[in-house]
Amino acid sequence: MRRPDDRPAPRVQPLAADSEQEQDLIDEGGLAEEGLPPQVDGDASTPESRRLHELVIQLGRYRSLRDPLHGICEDNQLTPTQVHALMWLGNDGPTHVGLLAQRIGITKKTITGVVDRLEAMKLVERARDAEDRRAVVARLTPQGTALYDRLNHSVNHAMGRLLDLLEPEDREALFGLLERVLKRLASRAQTA
Amino acid sequence: MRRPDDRPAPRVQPLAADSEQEQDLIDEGGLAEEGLPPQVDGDASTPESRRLHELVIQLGRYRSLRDPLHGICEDNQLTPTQVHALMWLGNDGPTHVGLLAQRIGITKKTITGVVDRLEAMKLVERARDAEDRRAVVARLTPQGTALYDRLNHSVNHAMGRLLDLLEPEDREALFGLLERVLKRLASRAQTA
DNA sequence: TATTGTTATACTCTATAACTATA
DNA sequence: TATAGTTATAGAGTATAACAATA
Repeated sequence: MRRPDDRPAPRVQPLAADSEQEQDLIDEGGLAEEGLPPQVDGDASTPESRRLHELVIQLGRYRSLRDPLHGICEDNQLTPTQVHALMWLGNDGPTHVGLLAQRIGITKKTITGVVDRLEAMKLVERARDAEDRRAVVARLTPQGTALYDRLNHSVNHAMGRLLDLLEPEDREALFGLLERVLKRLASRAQTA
Repeated sequence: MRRPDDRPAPRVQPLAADSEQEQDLIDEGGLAEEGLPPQVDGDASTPESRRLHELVIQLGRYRSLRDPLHGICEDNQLTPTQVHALMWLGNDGPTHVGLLAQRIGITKKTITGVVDRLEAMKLVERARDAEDRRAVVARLTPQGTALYDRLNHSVNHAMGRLLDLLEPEDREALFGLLERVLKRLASRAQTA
């Protein structure tokens, strides 16, 4: 930052052909795409997709699209990643750190440091899984649970403020729409 | 690089208690809340807000809620912040870096480094605003514009995949719903 | 051999505090 | 005095590569 003159920031490594390919399956986020657009692949851009894109951009002019949990993080002196970790642990109970990483959308290498810091804050504890001695399970401490309760409350409040922007009919429409999306995702997951 | 016009780098001095409170207004993200829940403030948690929260959690089991642009970032060797910056610059044209920070949802202190790195990558250029000599305008280079076009394409594609999860009726419902939200946000902004 | 996590390294992101230049 | 940006610092997030223990 203070010396952009030093080096051209080699974010990209020499992309050496790596055969081992550790994979580290990260679930592919939500808006992933399979590589750069090679040749304009048919359905890449439709009137409907552009319309949705445009609407999202308009929304972005009112509230930042990056990091919807920003306010909650700041209020509690936590990072977005930490908030997500605590929320998943509170929702699902003790969880393998690998699965936790997948839920959050980070790699196994990264989750180690995240859990390290939460453990140092006395919010989370680690334990070996008795069934599979390779695996590590993370769980909330009593302090972590108390914080989770507060975070959960904040998120519910935020959801309420979001619903305030909708007429009652639109709220019902939104619920139904989301439920149908979930049903479709579930059936897709089953066939796959 | 970081200074359109040149200037000697100032030194840093011993920190002292600061009362000035620079503020740095960050737009408050999207799901902000005013402080910790003090006493359970009435409408904080309603059946509807809990229902929406639950639906979102279910969605999070299929795709990570943190960082929807993950796949696009990875494909292009960019960070989420960088993608957001490029998309806003591509959409809006040359922009004051302060406004850019607000759009992205980061502080003025942070945007400096972000633009530094994009500049080092030859994707963005800086220039002084002739009207207000304090302000700095960022704009895409030709390379940056070319990359923006690719990113835009990827996002459109991702929007299309999202719409694939919806029946045609639900797509129309979603568009209408978003348009009504935008209208409400616009009228709120006007009165405020 | 494959899988689950950790360690070491190097970079980006981010906020805080103090400063400069302009208005 | 207030505003727009930059600098310096410190800590957190992140991926890559190499490694350990278990299966």
